[in-house]
This record gives sequence, structure tokens and C-alpha cells, in this order.
Amino acid sequence: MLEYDFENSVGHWVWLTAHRFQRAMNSELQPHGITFRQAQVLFRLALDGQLSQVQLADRLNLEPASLVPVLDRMERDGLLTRQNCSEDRRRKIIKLQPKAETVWETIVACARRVRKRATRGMTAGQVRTLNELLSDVVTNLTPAKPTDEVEG
Amino acid sequence: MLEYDFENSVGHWVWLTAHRFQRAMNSELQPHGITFRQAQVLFRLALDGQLSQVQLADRLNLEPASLVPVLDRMERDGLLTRQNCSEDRRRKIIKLQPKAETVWETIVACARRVRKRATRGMTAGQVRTLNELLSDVVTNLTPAKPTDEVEG
DNA sequence: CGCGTATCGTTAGCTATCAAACTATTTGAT
DNA sequence: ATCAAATAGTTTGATAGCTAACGATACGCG
Repeated sequence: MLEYDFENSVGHWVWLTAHRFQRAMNSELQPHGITFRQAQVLFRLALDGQLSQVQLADRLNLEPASLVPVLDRMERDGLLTRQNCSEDRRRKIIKLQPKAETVWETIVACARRVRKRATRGMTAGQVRTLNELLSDVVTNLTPAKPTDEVEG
Repeated sequence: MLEYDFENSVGHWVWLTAHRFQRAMNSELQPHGITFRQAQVLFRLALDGQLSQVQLADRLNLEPASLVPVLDRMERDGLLTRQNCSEDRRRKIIKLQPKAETVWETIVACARRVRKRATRGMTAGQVRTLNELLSDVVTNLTPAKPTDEVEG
């Protein structure tokens, strides 16, 4: 009857795996009052320093509008601040608050535990292969942006 | 400063790939008034026939509570019905409506297009390898259920 | 300078997800 | 038979994501 082998499609497996990852991360982070998405924001800001909301959304592969409520909650919880930019008054600069550093160790520990569990029984070569194949799929599915060309 | 290589972790790539897949599927399905999740529900019901909500949620790797609003909208849109089960009056059987079959071709076509785009430039062997590695990760991250043992 | 366009952040309305608690019903142990 | 425990579906309250539209600001071209 059905003409599509959904169960063996890449999309199905990618989707299911991502779902399991998110659940694992969220259940690890929940006791510390942090969500997976918030952890990603902290990662990005810790790596790249201060960013505007558009820059941050772009690096998180997120629409700027989707970032607004996330930042609202993190600002409410004292993890970061929105600071008006004097040079461009439309822009707001996101800065981490000291509290963010106190949860940093927690996040890294959770990420390590989940990653270790996820790759149990796999060799380093298999993990690298997996990452490379996924990277190819991402490249294939990423629409070309006129201003920011995707390089190899 | 940072002790965690997030950019090269499996979780990062899996997450990003799934995000691209969902966006691709939703933008393909949007003109037809169907979401990715609704398409998955139709897939499942078309393959497995009538199911209760708990059965359906289990096969979709979803909490039963998360399924409720999805089914609400699909029932509202005339894609399916909830039918009270006479043997167990707690239970409701989900049945596809004729309208569901009319969107079936559309969904399969969208899935084919996205899959073809996602695996462009990859060999059949690479796709199989990718699926197998993802399957391993899913197994590693799936918590053992007491009633339903995970088999190899 | 002035006006059209682009950009930044936001809001509104929709869909989706989870955990926790609730109601109704069934099952099981005594 | 009775009552506690388990199960099915739902509700509530929170987080998250998208598109479309909006107000404020910056930029560009005449």
C-alpha cells in the first residue's frame, strides 16, 4: 500500500536521534534550572563574547523572533543583560552576567555525560565519520544565502 | 578558556541536521496546510491502522500529553476521528478520515524531494552507514523500559 | 535635506513539547 | 465484593519555534 520507506530514511533517524539528545540533555539540566536551548546560548556567548540578537540568532541557526522569549527568560533569571548600543540605537548587546559562569561547569559536565553515553561502543573513527556525514547533509539542506556564501 | 569542543560534538551535528530537516519538510508541507508532525501521525496510522492514543504516542516517541493538541487540530481539520472504544471506555481509537488519503500523495512527494536533496552527492553505502551509526546512538540514548526490552 | 529602503528588536498568533497533576475507568489483591 | 493500584486521556503551566507584521532607527540616493 505505502510507497515510502519512512523507517529507513535518513530524516527519520536524524529526527529520532536529535529528539533523544534533547531529552537526555534536558533531563540532565532540569535539576539546575537550565534548558538545552539556554545552555546553547551560554555556549555561544562564552565562545564569541558579546553579540547582538541578530548575530546570536544567526550563530544559533534560529530566527531572531524565536530568540526573544529565550533571552527574556534568561534575563529574568539573571543570566544575561540586554544593553543598548550607543552607536546603533536599534541594536542591543547581549552580555553574560556573573551568574552565567557559575552554571558553566554544570553544563559542561552534563554535555560530557550525554556525549559519552551517546557514543558508547563506538570508535573515534566512527564518531568522526558520523559527524562528517551529518555535516554533508546539513550542507545539502542549507539554503544558499545571498550575503553569506557557504564554503565547501 | 572553554573546556568543551561543542562544535565537533555529535550532539551539535545531530541537532543541526534535524533542525534543517524539519525546516525543509515544514516549508514543503506548509502550502498544503500540513505540518511535519501531522505528516508523521498520518504515516503511522497508514502503516499500523487504527491505534489508541497511547499506542500512537509510543510509536511516535512522544508523550501522550504531547499528542493531544496535535490530534485536536487534525480532528478539527477533518483528517481523523477519535472513536470511543466499547471494550475499554477509557480508550479512544484514532481512525483516519477519507480526507487523509487525499493528502497522502502530497506528503510522500515532499518526503522524497527532501530526502533526495539531503543525500545529494552521497553514495548508497554512505547513507546506510549514516543510518546505522544514528541507530547506534539512538540505542545508547534510549532509556531501558521495564516492560519493553530493547533488542539488539 | 528628504524620502524610500533596509535592518533590529519586538509582538501576535499558531504549532509543538514536556512534566505534573487530574478524572474516569479498569485491574488486581484480599 | 471492596478497595488500592494501574492505565487512558486530558488539563495546566512552562519552554520553544515559526511566519507575518509592526515601530524605531539607520542608510542611501537624489
